[in-house]
Amino acid sequence: MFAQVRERQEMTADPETPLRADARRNRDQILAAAREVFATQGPEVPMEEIARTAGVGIGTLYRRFPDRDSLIRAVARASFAQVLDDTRSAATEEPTAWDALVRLVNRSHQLQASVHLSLTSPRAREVLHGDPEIEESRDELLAEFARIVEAAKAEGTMRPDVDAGDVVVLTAMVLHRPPGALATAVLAFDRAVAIVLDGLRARPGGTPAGSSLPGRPITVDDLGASALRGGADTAAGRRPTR
Amino acid sequence: MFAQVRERQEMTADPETPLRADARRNRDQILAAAREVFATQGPEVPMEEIARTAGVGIGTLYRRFPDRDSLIRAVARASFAQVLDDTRSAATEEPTAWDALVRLVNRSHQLQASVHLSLTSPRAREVLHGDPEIEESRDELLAEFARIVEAAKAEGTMRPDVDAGDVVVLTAMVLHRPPGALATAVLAFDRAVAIVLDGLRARPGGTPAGSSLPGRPITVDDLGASALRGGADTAAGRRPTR
DNA sequence: AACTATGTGGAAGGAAATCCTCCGGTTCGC
DNA sequence: GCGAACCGGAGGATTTCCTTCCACATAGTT
Repeated sequence: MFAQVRERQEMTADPETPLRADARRNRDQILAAAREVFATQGPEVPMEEIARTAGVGIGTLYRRFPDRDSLIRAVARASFAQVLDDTRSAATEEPTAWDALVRLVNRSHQLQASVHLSLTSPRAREVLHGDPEIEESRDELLAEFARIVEAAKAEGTMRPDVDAGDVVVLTAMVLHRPPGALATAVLAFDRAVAIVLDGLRARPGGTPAGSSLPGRPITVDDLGASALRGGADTAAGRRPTR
Repeated sequence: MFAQVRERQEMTADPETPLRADARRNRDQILAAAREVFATQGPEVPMEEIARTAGVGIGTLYRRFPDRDSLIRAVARASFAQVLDDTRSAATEEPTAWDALVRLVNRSHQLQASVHLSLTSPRAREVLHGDPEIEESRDELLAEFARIVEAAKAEGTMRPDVDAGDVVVLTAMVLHRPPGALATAVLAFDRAVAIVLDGLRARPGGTPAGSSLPGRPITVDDLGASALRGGADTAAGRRPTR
């Protein structure tokens, strides 16, 4: 099902012209490099850096993806599709919904790319907005996510006073991995993720005093209204000249 | 360099030239605007945007702060100083160390600015590195923070298998507030913070199975080595021109 | 009220970073 | 071995951002 999507990914080139072997290889490297660089530095990094990371020349990059938006879209499509895939795998392979969630949050670099692109970067949001393929993947992904969260609550491993939207927000926070790559930093990061997960865990004796959450559980739809669909009003605190 | 000299006149306010009333007001507005804009968009936003947010002209901004670095330093100094103040207030005024921590994490926008500047932005780290006033504030702040964490563990409200560094890392994650300002988003954010805090809370019956943290507790010094002192190796994936 | 030092805004020149095209040379596939 | 497809990167165009400068406005003083 997603193999089809994968194949059609020529984007700009026609499906009828299968790429030469080296071209295809380069294209994949570009996509991988872009995903990586976008995830850590946002979607506005110089094209040259992407090309360098991919080990190709700028010319090649531009031949494959005529402009930045096109590259962003391609990365987002690939990432979303693969995250959806990962999510389904996790859901079916892991013994409990909780384990599935843990696996997703811990392992998915793709997830980092997707979340970063769709949630935290205004530029990317604008570019991605309206792309039917992406919106479909995203909706399915959120639905799948919601299913896992529900299951985790039902099996008693996740606290009952949250909803999928809460988990998505937390995931977005948690995936904002800092650039440094020192051993200590990595460890600190992993520990932080574990602590956050503990915050989502169900308490044996019910919710203890003092730790009740404000408001009501955030659903996926709540999120959709504000963040995921390209909200037009991100301009907070902007004021006309005076 | 000479910017520092120049700046000391303006910064510490009092020396031989007391600013005119309106000038002082504008200066404060600039600082506030810069703090806000830096916190949400990082320290590389166009100077013009800072000026616009502050409601002043670019000329005014440059007269007060001869260059960007000077402004960054001023913001960092002010933020650190105030966070230190807030932290001490919280520590003494709140009944428990846990309450103090909660108050800090929830209320301190200054904290957001400080953390963002000192932890997540390479540019800012470089600029701030070596400034004695900032380093002193920062060290005291971390020490105070460590004290609160120790107290919270001692009073039994915080899980015993973490250390202050863990809490700092979590705080940095949590303060990465997304730009959108819709009601739902704000609520979602507050809930997420509460959930993270719950992750730090001590469990009544000890640590349940499956939620033990990897590695060992991260101390403030661990952090210092990697992130807080201006590490020379922030250039991950940066390479001279081939 | 008038005077002056101090402060203000923003237009504009200049520097830097980035985009993207274009073409001589290389590699693939047959 | 040959043609078509592909590659890399130099370089001109363009955008973005920094910073200076000065005519006008305002605070504080006599």
